[in-house]
Amino acid sequence: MKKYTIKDIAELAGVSKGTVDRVIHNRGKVSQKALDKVTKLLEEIDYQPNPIARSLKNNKIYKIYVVLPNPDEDSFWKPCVDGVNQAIEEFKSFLVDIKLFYYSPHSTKSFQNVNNTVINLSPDAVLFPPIFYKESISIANRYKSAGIIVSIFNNQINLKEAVNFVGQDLYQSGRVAARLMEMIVPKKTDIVICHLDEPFNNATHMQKKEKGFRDYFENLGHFEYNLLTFNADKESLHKSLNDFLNIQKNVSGIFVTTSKVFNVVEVLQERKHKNLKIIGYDLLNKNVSLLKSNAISFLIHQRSKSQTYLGLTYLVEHFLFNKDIPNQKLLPIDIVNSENLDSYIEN
Amino acid sequence: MKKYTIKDIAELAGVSKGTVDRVIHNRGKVSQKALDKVTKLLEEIDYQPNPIARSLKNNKIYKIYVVLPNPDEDSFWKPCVDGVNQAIEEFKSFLVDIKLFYYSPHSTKSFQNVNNTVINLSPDAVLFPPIFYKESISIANRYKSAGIIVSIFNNQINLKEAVNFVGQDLYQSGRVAARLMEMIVPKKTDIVICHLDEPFNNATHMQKKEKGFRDYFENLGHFEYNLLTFNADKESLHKSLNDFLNIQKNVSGIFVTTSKVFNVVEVLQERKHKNLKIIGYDLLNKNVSLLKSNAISFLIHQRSKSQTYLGLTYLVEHFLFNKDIPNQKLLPIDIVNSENLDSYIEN
DNA sequence: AAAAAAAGTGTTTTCGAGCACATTTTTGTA
DNA sequence: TACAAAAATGTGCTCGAAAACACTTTTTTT
Repeated sequence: MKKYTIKDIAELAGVSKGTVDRVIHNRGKVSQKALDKVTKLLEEIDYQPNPIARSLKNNKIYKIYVVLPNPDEDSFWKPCVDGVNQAIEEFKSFLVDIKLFYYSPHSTKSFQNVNNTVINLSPDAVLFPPIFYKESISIANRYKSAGIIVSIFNNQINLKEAVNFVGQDLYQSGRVAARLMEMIVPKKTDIVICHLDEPFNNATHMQKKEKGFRDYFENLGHFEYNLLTFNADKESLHKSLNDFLNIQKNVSGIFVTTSKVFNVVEVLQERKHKNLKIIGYDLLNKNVSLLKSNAISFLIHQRSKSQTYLGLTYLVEHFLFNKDIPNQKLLPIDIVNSENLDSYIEN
Repeated sequence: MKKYTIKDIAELAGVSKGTVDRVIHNRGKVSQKALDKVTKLLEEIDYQPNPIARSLKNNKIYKIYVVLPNPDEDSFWKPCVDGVNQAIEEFKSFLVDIKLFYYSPHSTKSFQNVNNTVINLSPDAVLFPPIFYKESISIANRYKSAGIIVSIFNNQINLKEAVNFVGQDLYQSGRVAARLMEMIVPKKTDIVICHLDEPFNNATHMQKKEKGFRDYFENLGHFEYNLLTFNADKESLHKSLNDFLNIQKNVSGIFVTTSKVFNVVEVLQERKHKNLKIIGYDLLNKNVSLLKSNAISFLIHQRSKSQTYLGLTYLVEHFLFNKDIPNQKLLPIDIVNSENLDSYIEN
């Protein structure tokens, strides 16, 4: 189980460690003879430089800055903050400087301002969820030009500047919801796909989920269910959902494509609807209590906390130990009910 | 964001780094005056020794050996091997030596023999699932006496010698299965709890799951379902399950408490049973294809791969970077259906 | 053939912690 | 006051990789 060092290889090759070092980093000034001998040895031994020694020598404080929507304005982002704080705690004694920056999720201007602040602090890497499509592409370009590594999470957009994306397959999560819904609602009924629009949010999110949901039922081949789409924004929801359900009398289940599923349930509870099965997203506090009381049947967990934690871990280990960063990491699509809920909240 | 070093603290305190070092490791030979000054500084600054420098100086190859049932004899353990191999790959360039040892899951003697081999190789830590209760306690004692760190996973037993347990809350996983079953089978029917005994296996495993399953239905308060228990071993299963189902005509669902759920389904498929809902454990290949074809409704995933990977990660980071090892890590209880299956297999 | 340039090789220092060893200061006792 | 013993403090080396620097050998130019 011997681990070879540069010194070992130098001795075996009959050269100095300076020469071995030149070969490893191919910076020339090495005779063909020495080059061949050392290269051969490196391959035979499968030499791996000691990442700890390398890191010590390097001795640089890497700045990794995270740009997030303010969790006070949209509580969806709270777990992401937890993930960042977990990473800060875990790596506090290492030579990394992880910091958080907030902007207002309702303002592209605020997003741009905060990113301007961050770019001027010249970090080594930034991590952010590209919720504003155009603005994210533009800022990612500027980061890249400034030699700053860009890593994204949560929103999967085609951003060639990003080294890494951590998130979930939204199409597939729609299919997961569909399979669950199929199992818990009776046949020959209506199922509603409910989009709660937030004016600034990336609508492709919800579209991918709807596509997955619909595809699942279409692939079944038989048409036992009637799928309806319902759109509303936060303000109009109360009235329009009531109107909608007053007309649609055969609804057995509602699939809400966002984390704001609790808003829908609140309307339903006034109506004293029984036996309407609800499936939605994310373990927000309000959703969690509705899940516990069985007002929601299933929540799909997007592991927001893990997303930021993992994204940061990739960056830190890349800087400290030269580890490769995977291009994409799609996290499992967790199905949460009232009984396995706690096992996710603790993690 | 400055990171202080021993040298910095020595200069600030007006002493040499030798003195600071003596304070940090309280090995005495320091005057009260110097002690006070340095201690105060250390606290003010919240000094954290650079784990990378510490690790480099340490320069010891840590031997971490994993003792597993042979996966060729019980494929349940295959993912555990994958988890070990993933850890080996991830840490291969660090100063750790992770090795795997197999024994026959049908023989306590073989378990003891392999552990004797391992203890003679004097590793720094061992990781194993304590599937044989008495023998595990005895060997854990001997490891502890030999100064070898013991870490366990999968089987939660009261083993004070172990620094860490990684696994799942089996009682709660039974409850999860119960909640799922409740949602997919009609009321006023019979639900079967099916134990597939393997002669040597720790039966408490299955009992905890049954307890959770039964408790869930009892806590409901009303008795809409009739719970039956069915026991069989691999040999007798075919005949006895057929006999059982010939008598019990009102069965709507079967909860199989082990990963051998495919054995049950194979029997059912001969009978052309329609609409019998099956819930079982673990993503074995045979279970996976039955889940895909909807012959199984849900599988509960015990994250066996993550269990060994995590257990090893804790040990490695403890040895290399002095990180604390948590006493217990209970992994989430994953609900798997045909649609989120792939997202777990890839991870 | 001598001098200059280029190519090749080896040596030394650095990073921070940790510890053995060397040196200085203080204390206790004759 | 002398002076050894004990206590306190400081110095210097190590770990492995990396790279600057110093040195030697070969090649090219005049």
